[in-house]
Amino acid sequence: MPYSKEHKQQSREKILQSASELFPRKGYEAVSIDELMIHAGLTRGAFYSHFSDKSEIYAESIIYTATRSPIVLENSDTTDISEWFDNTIGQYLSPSHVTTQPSPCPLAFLVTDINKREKKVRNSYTQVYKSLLSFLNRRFKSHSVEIKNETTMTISAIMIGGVALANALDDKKLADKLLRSCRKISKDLIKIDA
Amino acid sequence: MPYSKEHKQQSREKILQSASELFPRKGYEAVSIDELMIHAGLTRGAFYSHFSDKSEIYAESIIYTATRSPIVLENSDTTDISEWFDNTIGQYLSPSHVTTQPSPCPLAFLVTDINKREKKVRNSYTQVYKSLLSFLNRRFKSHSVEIKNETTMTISAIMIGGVALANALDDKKLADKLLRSCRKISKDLIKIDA
DNA sequence: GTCTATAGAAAGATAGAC
DNA sequence: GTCTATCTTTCTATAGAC
Repeated sequence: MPYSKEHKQQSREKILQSASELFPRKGYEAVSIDELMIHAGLTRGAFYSHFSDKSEIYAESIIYTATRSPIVLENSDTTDISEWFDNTIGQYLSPSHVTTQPSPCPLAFLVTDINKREKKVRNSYTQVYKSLLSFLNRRFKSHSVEIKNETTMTISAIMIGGVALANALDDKKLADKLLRSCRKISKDLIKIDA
Repeated sequence: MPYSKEHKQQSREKILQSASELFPRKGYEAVSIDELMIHAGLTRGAFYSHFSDKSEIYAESIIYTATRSPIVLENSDTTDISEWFDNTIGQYLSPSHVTTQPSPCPLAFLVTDINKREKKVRNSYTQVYKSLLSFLNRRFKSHSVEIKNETTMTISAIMIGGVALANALDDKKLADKLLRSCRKISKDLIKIDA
């Protein structure tokens, strides 16, 4: 058996990793399977041994990328809500997430692309969004922050809208100012007087 | 002279109108010049007498659509800020804008597409976004609402993020709840106790 | 499982007739 | 200015060798 199960699993992982680096910044259409596979260190033909078609890797990569998000993985045991905010929502709404993060958040970077895709894709996206909401609510609770669900949902819109907008704008100063404003007002909404 | 200047202007307008109905909902790549022109009542070949290439109609249509936005055109002479809110930001953050408006706002519907396009396109988008900011600030001022620029910018992120997200989600109930939350918190941020 | 080669479809842009 | 016809490129997906 020239190819072990582990070998196949490794190839699959490489393709998902490649997808998480290409799709969010370039979008669905602009990433060809050729580019995706070369970036993964393989060739076109091998793709279909792992995924049935392009929309499948897209849907799976959305979950793969979100699961490995630095914000969700943040796990300092701080009880200081202000510090927690800076490490998570504050990092999300930062210029470095917008411009240099190699696998930025698909919720923000793909938000207007999702609607055009297969049901499977929209489902993955919605699932990831729901995870974000429950992640936020869980952390608010664990930091004893009393917050209405309305506020949590609006904060999610600020995060995703702020990052998506900052990425679209042609004016770096304005984009940074927007991100700063979103950080400030989100923090106010959580009622931190930091 | 078989074709008058007026005739050419009318054709140009038809193409822009077609673009404003197709691009926001389908995105740049999914609208072919063929579809765009047929929708305008013309044929492919005629396109290039009006625009140099596809990116040009895209850039121009973003400004065309935004200029004709029902929110910017709203012109009731109400001095009631709550009423004004409902007619503008409230309408923007409504399910009907997300699902049935024939030419929805390009700021929200194209936000993650812009980054991939030519400089000209990003420039049009940024210009329209700046217009939104000054529109909001002007109306706040004329309604004697004291508001920090930070808050205005965050409200713009809530509007664009809320609508874009609602359009992406697979779950209509959740999308409507998100929009409701964004309306509520935006109104709170403007400090209306309606 | 991974490779190269290729079939088949779609779309941007141009040419030339009217 | 608008039309039809076409060139050219790009890409998804499959076939078949190793």
